[in-house]
Amino acid sequence: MAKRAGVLELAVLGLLHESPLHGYELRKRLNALFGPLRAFSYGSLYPCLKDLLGRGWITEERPSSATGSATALAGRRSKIVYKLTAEGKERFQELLADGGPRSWDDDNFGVHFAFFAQTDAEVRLRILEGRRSRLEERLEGVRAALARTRERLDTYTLELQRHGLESVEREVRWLNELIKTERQGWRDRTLPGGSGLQRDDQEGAPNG
Amino acid sequence: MAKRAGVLELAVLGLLHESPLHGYELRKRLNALFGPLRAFSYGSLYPCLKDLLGRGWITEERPSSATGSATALAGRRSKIVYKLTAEGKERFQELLADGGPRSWDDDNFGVHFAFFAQTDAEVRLRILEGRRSRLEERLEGVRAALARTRERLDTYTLELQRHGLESVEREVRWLNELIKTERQGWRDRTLPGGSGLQRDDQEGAPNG
DNA sequence: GTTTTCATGTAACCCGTTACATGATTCA
DNA sequence: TGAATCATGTAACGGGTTACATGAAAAC
Repeated sequence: MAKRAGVLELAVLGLLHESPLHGYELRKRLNALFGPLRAFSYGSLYPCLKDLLGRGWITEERPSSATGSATALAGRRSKIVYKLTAEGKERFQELLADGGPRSWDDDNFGVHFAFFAQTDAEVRLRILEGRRSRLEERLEGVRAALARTRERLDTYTLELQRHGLESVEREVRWLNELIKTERQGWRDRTLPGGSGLQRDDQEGAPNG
Repeated sequence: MAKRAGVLELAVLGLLHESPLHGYELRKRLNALFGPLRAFSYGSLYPCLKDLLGRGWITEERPSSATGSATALAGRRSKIVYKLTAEGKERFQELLADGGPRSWDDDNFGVHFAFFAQTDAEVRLRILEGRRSRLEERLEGVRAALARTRERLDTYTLELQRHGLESVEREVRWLNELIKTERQGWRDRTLPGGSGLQRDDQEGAPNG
């Protein structure tokens, strides 16, 4: 029926990994999480849920079938609550680590990054570095093209190029910082007496 | 057959507005121009050209049909050179000015901006301001969502939000500068003795 | 009691990509 | 002579969006 290997699948799996949710709420969180990057619509969300259900990555719980009669927790309509299965969790980790081709695309990277708290440190580093080198390639290409064609460009086109370049350069610097921090965290953990001083006090409150 | 009201149509029309080109070269310029933003493939370019041809926005010139036998200007294979027609020019201006719905999308805005040199000053200003207010809406939404959910966000998610916000804020500042410059240019031109001194020499980074 | 918000869903379309197929021309 | 580049093109798919249809609960 559908391949559904897109960004949305990963995003849904990731959100359900944190807690069970129904579609409407799911979409709100999706758009809160990826607000500046992109937005998803119901037209893609519901079919995606259906698909994930068919594959066994998630289960649905309709109020009438399981709860019987008491509508204690569901005040509203027939909210359908989706929950990640064990297989779904596996799939989630798989998607996080692998990413497939074009894993360093803007969208893909954003979604991966959003779930870094659930990602292995190794994979995090690989993704950050992959993204960075992809951006650096882009920079080189753009710079070369710019050098070749600078003369025949008007003010606006030039300004667009300049702003574009600057944006990418800025993201590279951001990545550099992140990578440094990430490596720092590694070193702390790898050292004989390392007690994770650098990054675990804030992060996700692992166990206290 | 196809609607082809997308970004590509405008981009092709815009490049052909400057000079006639054949497909291969066209694609190279396209990707040089929108390098940091996006890339186009032949799989979309050639069908697009075919479509534009069918509508009469452009004409094609195949070496055998017009040039007869002499391959003087075309050293290579049967390069097909496309040229904008009068109707094509009209359509181009129409697309530039109107933009249709979702005219302030990232992609759409980028392409419009790239052809600002061919755009009326009024339209330029409208597009810049439209883009800005769209971004400001986005900022508000994200900030609100962030305020609501800050507590349950992990370090990475928070960092993603922060970086996203900062990027958008940065673009707003950029737009502010452009709008200011644009208005300045207007004033110069509208004033009795205005000689367009302000904007055609350098424009980039007047003082900071 | 009507409007708003919550909630689920589908069909048609959109704009583009991937992968493939083909062949001429230049360069080593 | 064979590889790289230039050059044109098509079929199948992809991952979404828009617009629509429906209906229950809450707020006014």
